[in-house]
Amino acid sequence: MTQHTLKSANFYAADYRAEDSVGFLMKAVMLSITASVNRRLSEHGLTYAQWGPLLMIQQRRAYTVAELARWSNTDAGAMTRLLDRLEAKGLLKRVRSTEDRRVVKVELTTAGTHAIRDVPAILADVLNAHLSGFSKAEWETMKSYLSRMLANGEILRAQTDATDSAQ
Amino acid sequence: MTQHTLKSANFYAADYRAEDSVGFLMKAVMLSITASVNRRLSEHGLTYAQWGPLLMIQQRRAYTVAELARWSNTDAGAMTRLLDRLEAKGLLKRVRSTEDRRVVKVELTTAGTHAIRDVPAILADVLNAHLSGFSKAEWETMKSYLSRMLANGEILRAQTDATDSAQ
DNA sequence: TGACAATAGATGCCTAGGCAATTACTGTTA
DNA sequence: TAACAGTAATTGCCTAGGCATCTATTGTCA
Repeated sequence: MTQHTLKSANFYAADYRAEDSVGFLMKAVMLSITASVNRRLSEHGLTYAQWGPLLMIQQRRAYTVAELARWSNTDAGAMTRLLDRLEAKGLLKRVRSTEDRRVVKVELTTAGTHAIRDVPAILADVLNAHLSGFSKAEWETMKSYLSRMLANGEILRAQTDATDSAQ
Repeated sequence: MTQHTLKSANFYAADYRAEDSVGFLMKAVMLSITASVNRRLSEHGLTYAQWGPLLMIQQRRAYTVAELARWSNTDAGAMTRLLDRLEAKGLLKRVRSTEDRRVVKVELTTAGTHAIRDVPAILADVLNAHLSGFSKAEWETMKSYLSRMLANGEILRAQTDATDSAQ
């Protein structure tokens, strides 16, 4: 079998200070971004977790609970309940599919279309503000670093899965 | 009054694809890190949210609910309940301070000391794995980018606060 | 066709965070 | 010292995610 295996970096040992790590910094940056976005979305009656599904539906890029859950990196159970809340607010409605009666298609209501309208601009604003002073090259470098970390994470989890199932 | 105001970057506009943004990538990386850490911590009966407070207490760098909440970037209410769960598992105990009877001092039990023992090594492992292939210079660059984004976020929230209270 | 595996969605039980009270205590000031 | 503002911790009510389980439905294959 072909098994990608990367040699880990050696930047951290058991005596490092957690608050100096990339993980700690990254969590703080994400908290800053979500806090800023949440504050501006609350005027529109939305939360950080809710903009993704609404936007995907509006852009006609996802229709079902499973697709929305996959895009949001969460599971179907959490997505079901998130859609419950959006439906209770009258922003969307569920329609049982006729071709496959297991799947539920989700559609925006007029209120939902209205609620999502300004969201992309808000997200762009907050991201741009957090990137003040960055050159285009630095921004690209940042994204490449994050992509590499993401790929490393997938390899790590694949290895862990293999180890778990081997015993 | 002196008010830091930075010109925002111009990388994102209302028509960008969310999944190509630094925010989306960063959230995915954080999910990868927390998922890996959680998986390994679960063998020790701990969760990602719980290692921080336990470690701070063990290293004698925080003693009270307020201090632990500040370090964890959360509020005292959430921390109270998190400590409830740790206390229920027998990993720590609360002692009402005698100097100031408002404050509660938190101490590890023997079980708590044992539970936290391997955690720093696990965190270091997971971070190092996610940084496979990074040079020391790239790692330093990454941390400097994150620090700059964090500083930008603080300026942004300071500005928003000022605007909010001005109307 | 009838059994069976796979899939979509929903639900229950858990941890967890944000925000707004509320309670207990402390320090300050009239 | 009595009133008052500020602080520490807790609690209630909300959103939210992870995991296991359940139900309904579909496609497959003996």
